[in-house]
Amino acid sequence: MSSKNIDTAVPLKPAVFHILLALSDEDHHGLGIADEVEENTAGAIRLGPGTLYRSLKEMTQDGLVREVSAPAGDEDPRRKFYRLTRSGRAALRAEASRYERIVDVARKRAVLREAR
Amino acid sequence: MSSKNIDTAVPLKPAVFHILLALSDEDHHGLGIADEVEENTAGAIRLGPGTLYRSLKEMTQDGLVREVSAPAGDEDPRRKFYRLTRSGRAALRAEASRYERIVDVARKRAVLREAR
DNA sequence: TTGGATATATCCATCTTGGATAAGAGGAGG
DNA sequence: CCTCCTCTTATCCAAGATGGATATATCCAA
Repeated sequence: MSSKNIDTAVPLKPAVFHILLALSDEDHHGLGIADEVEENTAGAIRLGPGTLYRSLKEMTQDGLVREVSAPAGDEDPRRKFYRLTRSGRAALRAEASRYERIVDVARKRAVLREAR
Repeated sequence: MSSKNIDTAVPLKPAVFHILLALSDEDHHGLGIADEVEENTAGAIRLGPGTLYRSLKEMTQDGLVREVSAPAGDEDPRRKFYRLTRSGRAALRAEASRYERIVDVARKRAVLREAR
């Protein structure tokens, strides 16, 4: 799939979901996204270069993210910065809701303790 | 990976995680697990027979689940019932915690509303 | 006893990922 | 001004994971 049209169907590919989440509060460039993903997941998820750049290309084609100019203060012209589109944020919210539902099930079954 | 030894590393394969969650409160047989997964995820995740039976075989080899006798009242001898092992429950808890962390990040960034 | 639903199981094509590799620009130090 | 090392994007290929078709057999209802 991917690289087709507006394919905002849940479930998202794990890599796509984590990239969207990494971009949810500010723009990042490729490797910056990979670092952010690693932080967000406490090191559990690490995107290889293949997955990273392939995903970014497909996500751009699918309209989930778009390339933007570098933020003020960043001088390195090699970096390509990305930002969520409205569609990308919607897809992120949908997938995050799916995760939320799963966590709720886990709590109801005492796999996890109840929410704080 | 898989079918090796005690390979309880996070992240789990999505299929393995959902099967563990489906078995977290009672024993189920193969197709019963698939139905339970579909319920738990509001229809978002549907395991094909290939993924289902391959996963169950590997998970048994890895010691995450074990086959148990049918519950009282179930007469169909074709069904093979499975139950979480201690190791399987630990793996489930670890992976569920990873999901929980991701949901927390999504909430902090207003992708999802705060917990009720 | 006949037919459709249920159940386990395997095989193969496709999808997805990770790692090796490449190529070029940036930056520090001599 | 060079040289070396890092950072960055990018592609390719092998390995990993999934889904669906297919096979085989049993259960159950008509």
